[in-house]
Amino acid sequence: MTNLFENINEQNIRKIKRFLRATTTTYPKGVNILSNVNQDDFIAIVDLGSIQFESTDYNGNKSIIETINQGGTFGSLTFPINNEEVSCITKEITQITYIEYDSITNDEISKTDSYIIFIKNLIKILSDQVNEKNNRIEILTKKTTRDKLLEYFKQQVSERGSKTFTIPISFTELANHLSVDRSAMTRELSYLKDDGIIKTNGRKITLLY
Amino acid sequence: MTNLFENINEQNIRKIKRFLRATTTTYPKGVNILSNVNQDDFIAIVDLGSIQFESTDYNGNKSIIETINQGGTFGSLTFPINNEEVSCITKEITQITYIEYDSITNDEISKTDSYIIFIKNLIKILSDQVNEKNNRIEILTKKTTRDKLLEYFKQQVSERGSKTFTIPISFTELANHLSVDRSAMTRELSYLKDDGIIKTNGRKITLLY
DNA sequence: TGTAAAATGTTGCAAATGCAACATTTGTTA
DNA sequence: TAACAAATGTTGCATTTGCAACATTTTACA
Repeated sequence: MTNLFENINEQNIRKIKRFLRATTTTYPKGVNILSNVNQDDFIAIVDLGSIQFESTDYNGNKSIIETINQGGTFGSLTFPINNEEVSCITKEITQITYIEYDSITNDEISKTDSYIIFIKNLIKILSDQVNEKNNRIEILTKKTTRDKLLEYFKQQVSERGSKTFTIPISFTELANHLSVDRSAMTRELSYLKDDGIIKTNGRKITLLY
Repeated sequence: MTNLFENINEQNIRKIKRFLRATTTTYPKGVNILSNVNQDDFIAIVDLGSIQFESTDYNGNKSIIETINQGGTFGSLTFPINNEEVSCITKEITQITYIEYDSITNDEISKTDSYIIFIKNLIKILSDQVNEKNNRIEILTKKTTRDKLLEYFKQQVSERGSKTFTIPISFTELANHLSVDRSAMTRELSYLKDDGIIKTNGRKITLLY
């Protein structure tokens, strides 16, 4: 994952942050950080801790949209922040830096050293986000739980370069990622084992084809 | 939709394109443009015509991933171009301009007038793409066809600002967008009408709640 | 404008899946 | 480390859905 200030030295980071009118806030665990965000477009960086975007259905169903860990980025440009159904909860003590979107392209900053690197990092981060969403969509468009699992496994194999890998999340979270019922997913996993398509040991999975 | 060269005059567009080592190709209808794309990262702009990304399953099922019309943008940074399962077919005579990703942040171009505007347009395009994908994911994570339809309708209402709207695609394409069986979707639409939740007239739909 | 292609509407049926309701194991933290 | 919370595994059952196979209407274009 690319960090917004990757390959920029501390001095230039400070300079860029000043031009970008960056502000840093620290939140305790379990609060909704979206409740007091202002209306201007912004990009936010999770300096420390982690957060979780959640949405609540009209019939009260909660679903986890996305988890963002330390170093991760989110923003009003890429997410409907002002949606009553969406909340963003800190999972632990979390420090977040906000930068104003409009200041990204002001004249002052464009003359700053490392500005091009900063822009390139930002473009990389946004591109990576599109790619991640494409992967998720590729999974979600599969019709059956089996095909969703196999697509997820295929992506893991392609990322790790090995047919044996340990899934980086719990099965409960995986079911959420695939948007299927957890117990139905467990059932399908045993069918896959019965059919000799996968082998499992806890969260370690081996594709056998 | 933002155009990559929005708010930049013709002269500066030519200058930027030169620095970006832009090349333009025209394709006849019905060809796969991904078959002869080179390996470097690029961003492509559809100057004229339209294209359609398609993927083919291991069991031969075709699905339409995305349609890009005139003015639209795509690129290797945000899409797995070198995937044997994915093809990109021209739907009509289509002209495409390719720009090299690495040249976006070279030193020459950063001194060009309108460079900041170009960068801002690019960031806007990428952000919009993330937003679109978020919307699609929001739909696809719904468990039932009914909830997928209602989420799609909600997005349309929110975009158009009216509870009556005409869907911009065919019902066949809509079923694809929701990743549900077309006939099952038609069935669910009549249930929604029976239940007094929507009213339809061809592709014109009115939400009644 | 005639004809082929695409879109739309309908229905029976088998298969997949969500849901509920558990038991059991693992992990967390006061 | 005891107690509680979270994760995992299992199964019956009702519901939803994909799929196939049509008929009919609309659209595209030669």
